[in-house]
Amino acid sequence: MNNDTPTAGNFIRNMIAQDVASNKHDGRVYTRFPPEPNGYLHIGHAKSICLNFGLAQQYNGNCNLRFDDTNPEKESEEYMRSIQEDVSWLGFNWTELHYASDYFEALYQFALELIDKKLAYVDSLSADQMREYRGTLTEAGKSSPHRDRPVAENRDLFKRMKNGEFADGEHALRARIDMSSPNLNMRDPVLYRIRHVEHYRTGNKWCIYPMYDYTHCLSDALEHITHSLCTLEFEDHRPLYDWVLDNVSAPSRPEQTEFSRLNLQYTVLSKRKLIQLVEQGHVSGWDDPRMPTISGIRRRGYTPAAVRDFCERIGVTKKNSTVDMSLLENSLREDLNPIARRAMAVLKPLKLVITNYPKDKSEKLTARNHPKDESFGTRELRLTRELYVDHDDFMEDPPRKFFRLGPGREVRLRYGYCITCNEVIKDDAGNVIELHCTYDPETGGGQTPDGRKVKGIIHWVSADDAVDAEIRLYDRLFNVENPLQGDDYIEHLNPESLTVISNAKLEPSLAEANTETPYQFERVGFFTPDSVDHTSDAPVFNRTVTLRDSWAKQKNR
RNA sequence: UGGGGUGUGGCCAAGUGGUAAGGCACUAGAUUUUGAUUCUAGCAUGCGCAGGUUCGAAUCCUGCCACCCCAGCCA
Repeated sequence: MNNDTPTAGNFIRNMIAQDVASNKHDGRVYTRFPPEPNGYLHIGHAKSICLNFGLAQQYNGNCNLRFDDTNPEKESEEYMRSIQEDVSWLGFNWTELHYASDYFEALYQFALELIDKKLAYVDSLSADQMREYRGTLTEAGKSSPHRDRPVAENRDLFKRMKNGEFADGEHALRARIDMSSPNLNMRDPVLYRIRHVEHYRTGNKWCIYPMYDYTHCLSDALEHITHSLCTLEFEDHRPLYDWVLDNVSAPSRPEQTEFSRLNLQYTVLSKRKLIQLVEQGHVSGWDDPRMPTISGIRRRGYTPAAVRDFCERIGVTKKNSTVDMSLLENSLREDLNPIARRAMAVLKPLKLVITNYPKDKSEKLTARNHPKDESFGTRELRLTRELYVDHDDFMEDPPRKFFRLGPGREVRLRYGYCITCNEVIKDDAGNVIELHCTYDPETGGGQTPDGRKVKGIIHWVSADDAVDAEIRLYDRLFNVENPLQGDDYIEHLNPESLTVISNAKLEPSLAEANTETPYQFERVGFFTPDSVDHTSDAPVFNRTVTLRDSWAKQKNR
């Protein structure tokens, strides 16, 4: 892993620095990233991944990838595979790969220990009853009639739960803590529930499954994790995390610290909602380039370095915040700009004829593949009488500051001559379908013989050798900053989040583009060949991100 | 009205008693065969509010206010 982004302090880094300095946990730093394999990872997870793996790297420690697979009803092999792929793509290597399901036997033994210490009991209340007994935010709960079952009975019942003698929901193992605690998590939380469901890894070996609060802390302890980082909503669970570790003969003593999860403008970052977008067909899948999933942004053309940089820049705090989309895009552009090869592509083709350019003539023009990095080399472009330019680079009645084509206006063809628009050809409906221009042969090589200023430069492709391509223009998935505000976030889906251009014209070199290789289409944006649909015979490019456009800004004022 | 958290510019975010870092965004200008990039300058008399302690407070104390999370046999 590179150190491409300078690291700034944050409260967790500071805490770990202190822990290392004071030799807490023997000076070790061991973190873990513990996803539940019940969905694809998104950019919010990237924050946690970068934090956990990054901290381990910084302090020469370790970081495990652990699947928190204690709820077989929602988990699957597919999710598990995608998660590993995404973490790797981000550039991180886990020290050890674990599954909470590997600890089921150990967890069971710890549960027996709690029972023996009279700190856990089998309850036979129904889920509804249990809710009633729990009390409310302002009223204490009351004890279950089974709270004082003898140890032997608890042991027997628990074993029989494990042996499959009871139906789902008939019994549950509960911690015996405090039914009047102001923290609801401490009102005798359920430790085990009965679920006769096949687990994707343990099959039908178990029909009792441990709950998150019980599993997580012990898994951390079993792996000798030192710093267990999680999101804010688990803050109330920390007393329980500690309670379990304090009351069982755990092999080590990890510590939980919470930070705020990432929120991003114009999108949603919750697995539940993302799964809904996929299942209801609002997007083409988890890897739809509009999705904030790791696989989605990867397909869109985001780079791991850009995501890492973004995660470093947003910082880590305990404050709920919503990050500006522009911050993510800035990290992306900053990474792409120096590495993207330049090329010309016309998204909305408008035929342009250079009337004083001979029909059978053509010239080879040398173009740089990168304006600042000569190692990218050069390529040759063929200039011919008939070209395609972008419709957006022409206005019939342009304002003063429109430095592009218009009747009588002169612009420079990128890497070529200056041309002046003399005639605008329209179809019967009045649409502009062709421009007739003349070129000034004295203006090659960026010169103008009389020193006149030609401010506008436009991109073009030769009509003779242009390659047809499909271009997918992506925009924000939702058209409001916070889609969750209001009754139904689905209503805020942006109907224009995807615009498919089927007749774009590319310079020939682009047909050979490789998947996941970023390009900059000059003056337009960064584009990446689609990893699924692109072929050299039928190129398909995804717009990764636009270029900054100060003209568009000015125009809108 | 119980408990747990959080409040620093439009958005993030440093700062931990010595007189408000940085990034993004924005604004102005320079360079430019991408209206891109790059560069330069500007951008909080004030850190949720009100008091108090102190020579000195975003940092300490007191009281308020706002927002977020918690009543799954989900994680």
